Amino acid sequence: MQNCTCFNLRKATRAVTQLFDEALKPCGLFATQFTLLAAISSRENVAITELSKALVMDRTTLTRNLKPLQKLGWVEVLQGEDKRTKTLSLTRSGKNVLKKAMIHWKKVQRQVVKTLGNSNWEVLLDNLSSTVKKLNPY
Amino acid sequence: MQNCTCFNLRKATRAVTQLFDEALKPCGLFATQFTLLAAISSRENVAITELSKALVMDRTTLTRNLKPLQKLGWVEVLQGEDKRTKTLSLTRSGKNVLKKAMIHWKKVQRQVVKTLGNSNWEVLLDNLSSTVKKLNPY
DNA sequence: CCAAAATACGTGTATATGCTCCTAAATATG
DNA sequence: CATATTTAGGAGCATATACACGTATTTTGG
Repeated sequence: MQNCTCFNLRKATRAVTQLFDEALKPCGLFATQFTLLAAISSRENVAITELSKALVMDRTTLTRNLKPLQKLGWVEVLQGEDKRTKTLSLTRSGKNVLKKAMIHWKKVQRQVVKTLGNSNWEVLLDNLSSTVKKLNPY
Repeated sequence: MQNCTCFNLRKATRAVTQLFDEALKPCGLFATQFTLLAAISSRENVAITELSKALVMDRTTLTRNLKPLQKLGWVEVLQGEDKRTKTLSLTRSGKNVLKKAMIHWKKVQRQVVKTLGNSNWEVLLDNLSSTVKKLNPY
């Protein structure tokens, strides 16, 4: 099964995630959490389901992943105008953490791009994006 | 952060894993479990740490992922000659499940390759492999 | 306007992932 | 040969992921 698409993706994801987790450790957050902070930052007051669709992530997964960020006081979850929804926004503290994390993220991202080679990296990202587009109906 | 390597990998992995999970559902196993059965099948009596390194997976993660497979009677875990180690092998039942799952795997794998386009897929797999090689010291 | 359908969300359950700390066995070192 | 070090593995803890089922709110259809 050396050529299983799923296996190879998951394996590469493990390797890369460990690198990003390690790089973000000084900021006290995981790669996934950094992603969430950044995603919320660029879409203040987004609803949970809406964000989960953008991230190609199950709604309940997002809800649970938000939990530690709420506990740390980085993300605020409020009832939306539509009372069925909950809207997400960063606290001042959350914005500060994101700002600091961004520095470390840039560093590890640059390192990865350099290690893979710029053109390889570009092709990889293109392929990942198009994979998501083609496989994810939303 | 639209261009974050980690985010894009994880996102694509979620999309692809859901597809493979769905395809393997009739066999009662998840994509990850299929991978483990196949990996053990091709390396009978491999030790836990050795397999974990090959899969670029934390040793403790592998141990835990084996648990449901043991419970279902598909994988046997025995003490190795070196009494520190535990060796892994498929039971008869495990081999049967793998055989059936392989049919479904081939189908979904073909579908993904077709959807992405054969040459895109090949480039993607190459890039994933080389990413792992370059980032994983082992 | 009211009942049915659709939408947004949470909880329970289960697997997936990795770090830290601990124990047991094998190996290296003096 | 005895002890120190290395190696293999487990358990506790925390996050990541998604499905099934249930509840509340909004929208739709008559």
